Amino acid sequence: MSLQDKSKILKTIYRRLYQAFGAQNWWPGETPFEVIIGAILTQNTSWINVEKAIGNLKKENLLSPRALKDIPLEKLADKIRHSGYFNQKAKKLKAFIDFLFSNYCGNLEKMFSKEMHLLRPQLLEIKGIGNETADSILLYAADKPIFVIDAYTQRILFRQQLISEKADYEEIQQLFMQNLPLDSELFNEFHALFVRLGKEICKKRKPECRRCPLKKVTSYQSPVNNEEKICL
DNA sequence: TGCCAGGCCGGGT
DNA sequence: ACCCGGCATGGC
Repeated sequence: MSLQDKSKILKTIYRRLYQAFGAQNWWPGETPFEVIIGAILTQNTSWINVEKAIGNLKKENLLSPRALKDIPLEKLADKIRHSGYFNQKAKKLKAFIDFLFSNYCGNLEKMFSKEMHLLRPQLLEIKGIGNETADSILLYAADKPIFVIDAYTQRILFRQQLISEKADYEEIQQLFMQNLPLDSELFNEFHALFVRLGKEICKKRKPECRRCPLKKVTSYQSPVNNEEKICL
């Protein structure tokens, strides 16, 4: 499959998803700081639970770098109980806050002014921040043009036979970033649409769905065999 | 009831 | 370089 083909397929997928679901208006958070907190709290956790945890923090005016720096770990863990893994996540939030203060004086704007390819490895050094969380922060909080890969995206691409089952994060990310314009608005919407599709119908145990908007992505030949693309 | 959710880490091969 | 258990709440 040529580069041209990949680019075309990705754009077709995007168009189909957008036509099916429309703009998703991500990230569901009011401020960049809230986006970052949400990105950490939503790790392997449904968003509805994260909303409750963030609601707690907001209610007690804890949604600021300063406030999270000052609150004791145990108290913080209790506030975010609803998001699951609360002991771990409290440590993760603290780790990020410590990083923010020791490197950027607790100032998000200062952190965001750092070039994407330099900031990313810094974020990855923080215990509790991996590829997806780092990229979510870069894209949805800092508005940098980087593509976020999550379990839904991987599952959908695999079922479309665009990647192998064990393609790693970097490889999947490159598929998007080498075949699409580096546009943060496009990446923002695209990833949100993958999540939307995943939530709607791409359940692990229901690969046979019949109303998937990607069902018609058949305008190319599979690199593996000549079968037409299957739905999810 | 069991399985899943917008992962990540650390220890074991 | 992989592979796996642990982390924890809430919804279907």
